[in-house]
Amino acid sequence: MEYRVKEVADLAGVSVRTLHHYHEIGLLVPASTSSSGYRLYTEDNLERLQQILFFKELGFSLSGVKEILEKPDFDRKAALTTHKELLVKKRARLDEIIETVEKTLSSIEGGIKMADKDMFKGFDMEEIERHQKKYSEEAKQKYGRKMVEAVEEKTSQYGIDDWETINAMTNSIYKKIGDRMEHGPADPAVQEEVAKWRQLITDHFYECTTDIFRGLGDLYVMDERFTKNIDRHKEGLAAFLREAMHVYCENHEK
Amino acid sequence: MEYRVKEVADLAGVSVRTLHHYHEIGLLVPASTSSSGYRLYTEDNLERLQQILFFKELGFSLSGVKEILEKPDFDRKAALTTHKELLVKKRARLDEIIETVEKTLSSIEGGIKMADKDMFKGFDMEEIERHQKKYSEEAKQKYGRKMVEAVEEKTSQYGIDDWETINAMTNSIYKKIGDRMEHGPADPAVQEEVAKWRQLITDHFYECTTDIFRGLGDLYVMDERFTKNIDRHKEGLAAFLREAMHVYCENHEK
DNA sequence: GTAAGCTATGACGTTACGTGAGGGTCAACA
DNA sequence: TGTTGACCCTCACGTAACGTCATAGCTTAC
Repeated sequence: MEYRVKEVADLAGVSVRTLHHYHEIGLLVPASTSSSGYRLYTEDNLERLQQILFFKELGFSLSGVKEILEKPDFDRKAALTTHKELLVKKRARLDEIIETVEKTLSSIEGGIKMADKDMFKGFDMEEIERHQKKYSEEAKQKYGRKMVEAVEEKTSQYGIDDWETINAMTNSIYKKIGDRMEHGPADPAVQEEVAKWRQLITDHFYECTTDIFRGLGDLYVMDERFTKNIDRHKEGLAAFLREAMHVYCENHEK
Repeated sequence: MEYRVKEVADLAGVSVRTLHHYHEIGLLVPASTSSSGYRLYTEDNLERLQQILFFKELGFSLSGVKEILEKPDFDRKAALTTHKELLVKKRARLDEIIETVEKTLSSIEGGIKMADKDMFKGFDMEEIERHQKKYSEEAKQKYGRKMVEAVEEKTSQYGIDDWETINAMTNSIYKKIGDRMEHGPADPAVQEEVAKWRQLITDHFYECTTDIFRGLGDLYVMDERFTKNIDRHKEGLAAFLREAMHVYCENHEK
């Protein structure tokens, strides 16, 4: 019994073009050809295709598959062994990447800038290190040294659930403040939320002195990454929040 | 402060060509150009490059990265969310593939053909199903119905350690028999190992009647996948084993 | 005999760069 | 001042694994 391209394609779940391609590169040559030039595949061809798809699915390149199928089991074993190590590494990296994505998501939602360290997890650290250092110093000037270090230390422990809790609280505070913007930054309800905000930072990130808190307020206006994010809740919220935080600091310094 | 291509490349750990490419496609356009046509990058360019590498590392295509960087945080979030799902699926598939590779390795070592089911874990089952059925029927004719089903059921429970134990035992038996080939298939020491072999099959795969055992011996000679594998231990072992198994069956049938 | 559905062979498109080729630029060193 | 050597530029083709037409012949059922 012989099969033509489309039949084989449907049987194996690949495209006709793929079979043409495999023929072109000599990976799967049909057993015979009809008088009119049609490719005719046999059961043996199907079996080989099966094998090809198997190794391909394991992530081997077509040339790799070709080699493997040409060589005895002994070489297959070596190929599979080294390949397995590759796969395991790949998975480890995937795990880190997924974690990073999750944190990035959380940080976007909460308007909290993720620690630089996390931003580069899974990257080629050696190559990137020099720039990283520079960036780090810049951050230190802007945000204050204590903050960066403390955040790095604390947040490294957090899991997804922690981030989600923090986000929920942050969002709640932003919303309440946004809803009372017309009452001005000194509004008691606003000031109450601002106090909660400072507490949240102290609890989850670093000890937030009034000096730092004031600087943080400035940051919300000066750094567009923050501004954009905060203003997503309500237009002008970042600027308003900054005023409210300054008012708060005035009242809480002895 | 401005940087030239090589500096940026070294800083970020990418190739000069990559920067050229990013320029070509408008993903990272240097802030200015020197009189002699040199690309001049600024700190801002570096920061953007950082972002590009970040999203690229998360598996986005360059056009995807471009979109993300052009749109506000809101879209970033959506993109990341759907992307995360992709990554999780990818990891799940990787897990299955790794498992399959491990089993394939074990089966190669032991010369034991892995259950078809495992061979196709992680594949596009629907597309492949029809052929699979055909293959399965063929197998049933050859190996006997009971055997296929029993193997499928039992081996599905095995972990890596189990396979390794089985392999170790198999190898030991093959080696001992191989070492006594010159004494002929009826040699008592050979027959002792053959008995162990039958016991191993009964213990780990299916109840191995003398009929099946004899058929299995034939299979070792008729199916080159087995022949090749067994002869790797010693040239002609497959054929010798078949004889020894037949002798054994003669003596153990009432 | 004709239309639907399949087949064939080009051949260019895609992604993210790698890898020269051929030829200017810049800074230091003799 | 000339000359290295390290760096820069712009083509432009190569890679992997096919996708996607375009153009044209084959098969088969009605």
